[in-house]
Amino acid sequence: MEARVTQAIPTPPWQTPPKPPPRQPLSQELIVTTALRVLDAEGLDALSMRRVAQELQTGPASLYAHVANKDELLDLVYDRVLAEVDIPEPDPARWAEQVKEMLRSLRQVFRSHRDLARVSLSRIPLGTNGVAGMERTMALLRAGGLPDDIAAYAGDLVTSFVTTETLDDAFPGDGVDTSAVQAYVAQIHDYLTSLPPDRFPNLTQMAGPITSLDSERRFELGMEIIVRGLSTYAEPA
Amino acid sequence: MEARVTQAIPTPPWQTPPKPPPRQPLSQELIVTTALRVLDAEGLDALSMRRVAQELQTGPASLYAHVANKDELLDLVYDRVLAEVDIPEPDPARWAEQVKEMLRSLRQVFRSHRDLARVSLSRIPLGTNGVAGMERTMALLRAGGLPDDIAAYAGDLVTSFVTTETLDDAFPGDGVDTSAVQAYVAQIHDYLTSLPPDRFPNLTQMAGPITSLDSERRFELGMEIIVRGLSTYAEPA
DNA sequence: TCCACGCACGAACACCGTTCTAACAGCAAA
DNA sequence: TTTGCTGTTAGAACGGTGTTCGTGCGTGGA
Repeated sequence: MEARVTQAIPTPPWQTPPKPPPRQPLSQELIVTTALRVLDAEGLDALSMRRVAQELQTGPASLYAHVANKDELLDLVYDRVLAEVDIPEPDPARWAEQVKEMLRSLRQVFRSHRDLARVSLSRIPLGTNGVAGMERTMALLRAGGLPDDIAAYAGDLVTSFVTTETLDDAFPGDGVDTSAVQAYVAQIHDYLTSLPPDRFPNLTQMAGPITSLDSERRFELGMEIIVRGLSTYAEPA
Repeated sequence: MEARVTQAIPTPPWQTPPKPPPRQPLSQELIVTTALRVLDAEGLDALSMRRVAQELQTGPASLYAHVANKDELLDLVYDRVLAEVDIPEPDPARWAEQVKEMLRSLRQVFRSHRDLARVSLSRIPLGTNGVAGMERTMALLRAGGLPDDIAAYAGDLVTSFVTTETLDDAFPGDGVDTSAVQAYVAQIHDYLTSLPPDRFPNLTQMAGPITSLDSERRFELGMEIIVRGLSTYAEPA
């Protein structure tokens, strides 16, 4: 018994200290996974190289052996998440609805990872999952009879749409103060109605419609507008 | 003559030193103007409170007497610039073309101030010029027969469109390396064509259309798609 | 066995936004 | 004219950031 107790006191300096705990060795995989976990839990502003390193119980310099810089890390995180997007197998009869299904899936992925829309901004998804998604997207858009140049641009247009429309959407489950948002919207509404009606006839009249659209209906409406616009370019099969 | 020379040597310490050079006193106006100048010349990444203070030959702390924080400063810069946007007086007969004119003007303003699109991201323009522009925008959209709720959302949709479409547009006159951009696009083109055609039939076939659209035509095409989509919601006057 | 190479990582660099604090200016009241 | 106050100025500092440097260690190959 007594002998066992001595194991708990610090090893004397003349002995070689015990190995550090056999942690999982660093790898790009592990770093990306950790970064994504931090992003989900604490958002983009909290996602620093130091924070990721801390989570892995190491220093920030250690990450740079596996990742060129923060920008590349975000590229990897973004591509990792793109695997979750669901893009339907084209069925020309249901083209418009399928495009919407794809966009809804993209939106849901963006919303389920905090601040992911911000990450995706001005980032061209050229990772494995990115190009795979692009391939399926092109297949889907072309199935509706869109000419190649229109389909090529439409891919960018719709993903940009989802990104901007998701930008300030709050994390759904997370403790985001929805009443604070409502108060802010109400404040804008009051401000608009308080403007002098002679100089701002439209804003004062439209204060209601401007402030009443919730994120869900904005998204559905935006999709419908874009899909209608796109379908005017469809050529008969 | 000799007496004049003594004016150039340092004043002795027992005299009260001459007034500091009668610099223009700080003001919010001046700070915003300076920040915009720095933004235009060096971009958003170089725009720090320290940089603005340096430009005004003072310390960063001095700015906080006139501006709450950097975010508010950017709000003010954004609103300042919005004054340059040209929104036509509604003429229902030319509705579609007028909407495009407005968007082209907005795009030109975004492109003529470096990184302004980035500044405008997730910023609701509620300054003086912002609401004035919103009023005119609503007038224009409604003139095309859009119902109020559609017009209200359409305002957001089109400005978001211009923002994202301008995001990575380089400063036109500035020394941005256009050949580097062309090389990057060519690299993407080569990459797409190098993909295995059996697994990526669409991307390999569409490598051309995907990489050939320049910013100008992208913008015109995107506008046309959205305007066509919007016009399906127009009600007869 | 020895060496070399890649990874780990503490320390440091040059920034950032913001706040604390003290000195100072202009100005209203006495 | 003097006093006292209020709001501006600004140096220094705090706590953070991304990234690099240099050192050391552990392990696989010669």
